[in-house]
Amino acid sequence: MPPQEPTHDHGLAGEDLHVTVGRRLRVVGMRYSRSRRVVVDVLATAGRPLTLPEILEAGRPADDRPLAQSSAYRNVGELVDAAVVRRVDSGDDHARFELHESLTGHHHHLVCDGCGRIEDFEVPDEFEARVADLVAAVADRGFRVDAHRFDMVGRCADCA
Amino acid sequence: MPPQEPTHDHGLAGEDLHVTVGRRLRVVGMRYSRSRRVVVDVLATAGRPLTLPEILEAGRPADDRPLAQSSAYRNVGELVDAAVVRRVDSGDDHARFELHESLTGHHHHLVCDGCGRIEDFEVPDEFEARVADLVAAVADRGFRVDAHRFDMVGRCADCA
DNA sequence: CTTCCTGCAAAAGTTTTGCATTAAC
DNA sequence: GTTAATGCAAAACTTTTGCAGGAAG
Repeated sequence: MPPQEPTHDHGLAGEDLHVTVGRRLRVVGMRYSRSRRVVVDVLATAGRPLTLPEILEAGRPADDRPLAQSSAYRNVGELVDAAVVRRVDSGDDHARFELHESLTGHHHHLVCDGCGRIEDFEVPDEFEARVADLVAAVADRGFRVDAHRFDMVGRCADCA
Repeated sequence: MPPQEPTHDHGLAGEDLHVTVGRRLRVVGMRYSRSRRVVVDVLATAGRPLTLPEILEAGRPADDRPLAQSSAYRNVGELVDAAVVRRVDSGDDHARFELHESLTGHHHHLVCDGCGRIEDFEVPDEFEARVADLVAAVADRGFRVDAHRFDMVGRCADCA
């Protein structure tokens, strides 16, 4: 992947993001604490799914105090439950996390087998319409689809 | 998911499978040992992606001696490298493993958020043709696609 | 103020590794 | 016979948890 745009253009920017997240947390009785704000900031800035060690690393200079590891694990888990963060599986060792699609817009992933990096990409509406057809088809089999994942796995430009 | 067909109909059956796997391993200088055979048998019989604990559990009565945990981990890793096994991410805690698509045929997954089970499903050729279009599109961005994943996530009939 | 969240440190899991023995070929 | 694979047990990691002190609302 050539260095792409810093972040999604379908997503909420800067302060709006925090307002939205804050509201969403309040609704479920959670506080928007400093460390949760750091996690959200780090993920928004990265614009791609990060592993927990990456979040910790990126969160260090983001504020005076470093992010405690246990808090990061706890925060990420709670933010996933609150539909602020989404877990993305990378195929390698670590799970990765990104902002929830309700905040960034629906997208898919290019997963590099070489370096493990994941980049976002969007597909034509026409393709999503085909996916909707499939969702209807499996509903007939008794399976209720809540979400779908479509990832392309291969080699990015750097690892080719 | 209603109890579906026991296994893939596009895949190699019984002895053919072992012959093919044995040949594939020999080519890369690996032996087709008892425990590797058990792992392949377990995955072929399950017909759906299994976690490592599930493989160990299923492999126990499969032969006189139980599968050692360290061997199972090593075997699965080596079989992945040899393109006999494929890793599938389930979204929950454990990674899952299934036979490589070159042995079972190309397919996609229905992932149940409730029980974590993954079932296979196949999509129309027409859909795969659309995927091929997308592969071509990202190739223009410098990303070489080797494989794709398309999973539907939701609730199976039992967990609805 | 009250309740939730943090940070530490310990516990619980999971996966990997070293090495003598066993089994493939 | 050679050489790779196994099995055990220990080590290395990752993730979770309990709890006293601190911060959010």
